[in-house]
Amino acid sequence: MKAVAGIDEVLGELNSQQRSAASHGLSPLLIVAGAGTGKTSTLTHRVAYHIAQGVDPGRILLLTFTRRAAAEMLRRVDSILTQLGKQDATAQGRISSRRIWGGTFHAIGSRLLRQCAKSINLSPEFSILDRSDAEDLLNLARSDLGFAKEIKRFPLKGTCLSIYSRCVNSQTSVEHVLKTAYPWCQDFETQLKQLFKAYTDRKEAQNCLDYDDLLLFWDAMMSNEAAASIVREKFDCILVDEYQDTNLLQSSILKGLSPDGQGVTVVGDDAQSIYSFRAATVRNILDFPKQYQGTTVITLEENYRSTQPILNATNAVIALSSERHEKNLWSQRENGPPPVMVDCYDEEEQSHYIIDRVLERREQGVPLMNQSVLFRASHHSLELEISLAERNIPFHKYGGLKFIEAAHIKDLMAFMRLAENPRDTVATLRTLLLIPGIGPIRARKISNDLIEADGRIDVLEKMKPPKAAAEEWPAFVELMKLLMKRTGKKTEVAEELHAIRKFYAPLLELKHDNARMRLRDLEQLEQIASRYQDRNTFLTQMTLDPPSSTQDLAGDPHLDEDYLTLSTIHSAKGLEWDSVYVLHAADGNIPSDMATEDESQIEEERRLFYVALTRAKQHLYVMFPQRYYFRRNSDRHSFAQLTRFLPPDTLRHFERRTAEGSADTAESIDGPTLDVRSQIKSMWD
DNA sequence: TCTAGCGGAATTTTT
DNA sequence: TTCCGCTAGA
Repeated sequence: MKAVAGIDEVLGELNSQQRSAASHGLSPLLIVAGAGTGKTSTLTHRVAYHIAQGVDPGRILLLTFTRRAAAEMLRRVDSILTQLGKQDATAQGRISSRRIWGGTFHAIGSRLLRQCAKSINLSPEFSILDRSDAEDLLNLARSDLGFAKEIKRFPLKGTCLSIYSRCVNSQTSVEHVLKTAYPWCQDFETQLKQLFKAYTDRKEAQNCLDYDDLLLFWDAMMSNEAAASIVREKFDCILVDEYQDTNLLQSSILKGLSPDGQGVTVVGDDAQSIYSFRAATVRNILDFPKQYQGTTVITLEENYRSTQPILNATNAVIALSSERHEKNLWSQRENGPPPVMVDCYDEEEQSHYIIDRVLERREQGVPLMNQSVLFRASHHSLELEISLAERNIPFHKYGGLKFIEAAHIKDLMAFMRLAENPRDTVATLRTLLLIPGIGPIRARKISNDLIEADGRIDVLEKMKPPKAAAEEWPAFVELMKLLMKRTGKKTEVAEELHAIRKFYAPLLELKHDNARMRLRDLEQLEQIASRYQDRNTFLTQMTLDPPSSTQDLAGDPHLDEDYLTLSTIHSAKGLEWDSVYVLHAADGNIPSDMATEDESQIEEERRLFYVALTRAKQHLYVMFPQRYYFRRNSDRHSFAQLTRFLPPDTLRHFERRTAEGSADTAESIDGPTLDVRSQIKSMWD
């Protein structure tokens, strides 16, 4: 057995700044950590340090941005604790880090709210609405208020929810949000306020919380003295990762958790803030020392991730940011190939070039696991995905449309939600509308009857179904009876899902033509459900921490298999790979043409590009396809323009290559070229 | 009261 | 190209 190390020995693995951060006392601490400076390592050592100092792990709160990040950190805390001899390496011994409260703000919020619900007059069995559920509910309210029939077109449900969400998360008025972010909706201020009020009432009546409510109620709980002291009592140390991407509501929650900042550590990098669309504000991290008296600030500047040539390039990219970031990252790893900017003939050649390099690198001993392809928007990788499939290269895709958001999965979950909470109108309507012969009007009536009867199932039994629904109805009633009768068996959740699937499968085949694939998805969902013993936990988990990649659903058998990572830049935050390929470095994609309206949006896109580039340790490729076709298999195309974030002076830090087979390309892009989108639009002139 | 079909609009990033 | 909302016919 390995000798037990002391805490000093363990901290000895860190450099001096990291060490002083990790072993800092309990006064408020801000760690400003540039990309690749060992932020995660510092944070995990700090957690271990607290435990070594005698802090009870169950009294440590670790707030991260994704569940993936939380799991990774807890795993690393575990291994440090094992070194320290604080626990056995056996599974049973791993109790220390298990007891740490780790997760996203939303997940922790949900957990605390369920525990302390009574104190703020909330029923602890609340259901959680995901984005599309929230949109649906908002839509119900909207049509009941008659706004759908306005003379001028009322904003779409998705837009309404975005406005609502922004008000909540930035803690500002509807008026202000409309003026600054949604000027074209300003005419509807009165109606929107009315709508948000109705939406809020409905959520209350239905015992549902949306994502924003998890934070809002948590924050409200912290301003209620009695409830707040219960929550405060729970924690001695609070650590927040990626603090640059938190919003005002989240910083207010943090303040509530520890008003004087005792035991608080926040980590972040203002150069990597990329979530302003979610009302995140860099001010949180910049103003932290003002918020908390006696804050110690420690800056980490030595980069352990990338080679110096890559850092030179990424430093040059971020140096052009108008809000100057005073960090200059440096590395002791002087040597390495320069980053490469690749001109490609078109998107297809981009895919081929990447696949060739990926395989080449694998031949050199870099497994697919250590390589990744990054892009701005989820659909940017579609072409590549087809090519990868053709060449039998396994990959996992992160970001973009989640599996759990697919219509057939949502359908299945709706049955469970209805059984769990009959007041959940969105779920009830969704379920009822699946049955042929039942339309919106009858569905609403049934839903109302059900609520009036306090969820008793005999309402359904006594009901006389319309002719068209006569065949399905009895089976449906039987199913609901089964779901509402809890047996408390271990396999209950999976069994319930199985029963739903049996009822739903024929309906699915009627509705969709690609039913086969969808049915497979449902089987996978059943697999996942078998890991849960409690239905509400299952529903909550699937809403707050859905499987992040499609392939995650396949479960364990594939874990040891080597695969390539495809990820949106947003989902790649905090991660690193030996080789990184950045797709579509063309203006219109990076920056996205959805985000070029004002200076601050463009700056955020620049930081996004910076985040993408700084994921690379050894090899960095920036891909630039020069032609975009209007239609598949068509010769009509337009020329793209290289991303504005790589002006000639910055480009000096890159080696410029032309992908094979595109002989005449390098020169042809120097002349004036048109933006892709405006060309496509001009087609209709 | 349901549903199919038509025309117009929008189209990112995530908890 | 897909998605949303409305209308008209069953």
